[in-house]
Amino acid sequence: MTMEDKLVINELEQGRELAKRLMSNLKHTSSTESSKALIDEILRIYHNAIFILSFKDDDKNKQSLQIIDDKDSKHVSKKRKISEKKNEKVRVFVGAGQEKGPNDDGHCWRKYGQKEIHGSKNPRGYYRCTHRFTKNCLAVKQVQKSDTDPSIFEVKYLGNHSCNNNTSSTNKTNFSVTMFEEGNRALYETEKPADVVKPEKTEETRVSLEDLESKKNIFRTFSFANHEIENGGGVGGDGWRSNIFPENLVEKLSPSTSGSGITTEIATAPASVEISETADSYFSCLDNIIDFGQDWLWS
DNA sequence: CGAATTTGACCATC
DNA sequence: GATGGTCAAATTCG
Repeated sequence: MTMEDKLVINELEQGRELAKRLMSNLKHTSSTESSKALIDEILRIYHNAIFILSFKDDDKNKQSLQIIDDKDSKHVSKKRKISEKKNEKVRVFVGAGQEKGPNDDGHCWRKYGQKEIHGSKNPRGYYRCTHRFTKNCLAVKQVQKSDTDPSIFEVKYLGNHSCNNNTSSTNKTNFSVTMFEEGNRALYETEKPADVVKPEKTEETRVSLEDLESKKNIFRTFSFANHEIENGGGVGGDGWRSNIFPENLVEKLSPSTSGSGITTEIATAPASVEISETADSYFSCLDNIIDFGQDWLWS
């Protein structure tokens, strides 16, 4: 069992205990404040667990990234590398409150381009790792300010940081912690969506920022690496999702032609503890989390 | 003065 | 032809 596995188990166990306490809280007390704190903590824990898994999955992509590396090393062509990128894992962070801008994610990025994107008010910035040439690090990210909320940056991460990965696993773990602490800050201090994992797929879908916006006051964005969804393996394919979240909380956004060859699924979870119909349905899914237990997680 | 950013051009894909 | 990703010269910044 890897360090990441242990971290995830630890986080999920904490989440389970907190969910139990929340259920008990709701049955026996009327304290909305303590319930709110518990829900915040549960969301933080699941966010962390997902983030750890997301980083762990990066290792599996090293091979495909190496292929791109070989082609890229020629440095002779301005060709787009669409075909390779369709097979790359892509993360999308919808980060809020990043006054320092999209570079504030623990890595050094260098901007190499900017484009006006059709249908978007704001241009997309293209960044690559500062160590691209010194350490042959092929990590790239694209940053675009949300049309609907200028305080939100939509950030797509493509590729891994070889400048981190070629060091010890200890270093990698440290980096992961740094990253989800960043996410937490966005989540818990700004009360805005924190991150979305944009996984690979063959058909195209695009994050609807309008949809995100319309829900961000009710839901906190949750994210999952979809290779687990896609291959039906791991924790049971699509099943885990419907077990954790009720139908109305799991939403596949409508597809459009973004040209990026990327599909996104977003599962959302409540951000506030307004006692409402939505909250009721969410509490029933908390019940599911408690009932499922560890066998479901690791069988 | 070296590093980083800007910006127009180039090119592949659809 | 429209679009988006990348390059690289020019410019700005520290």
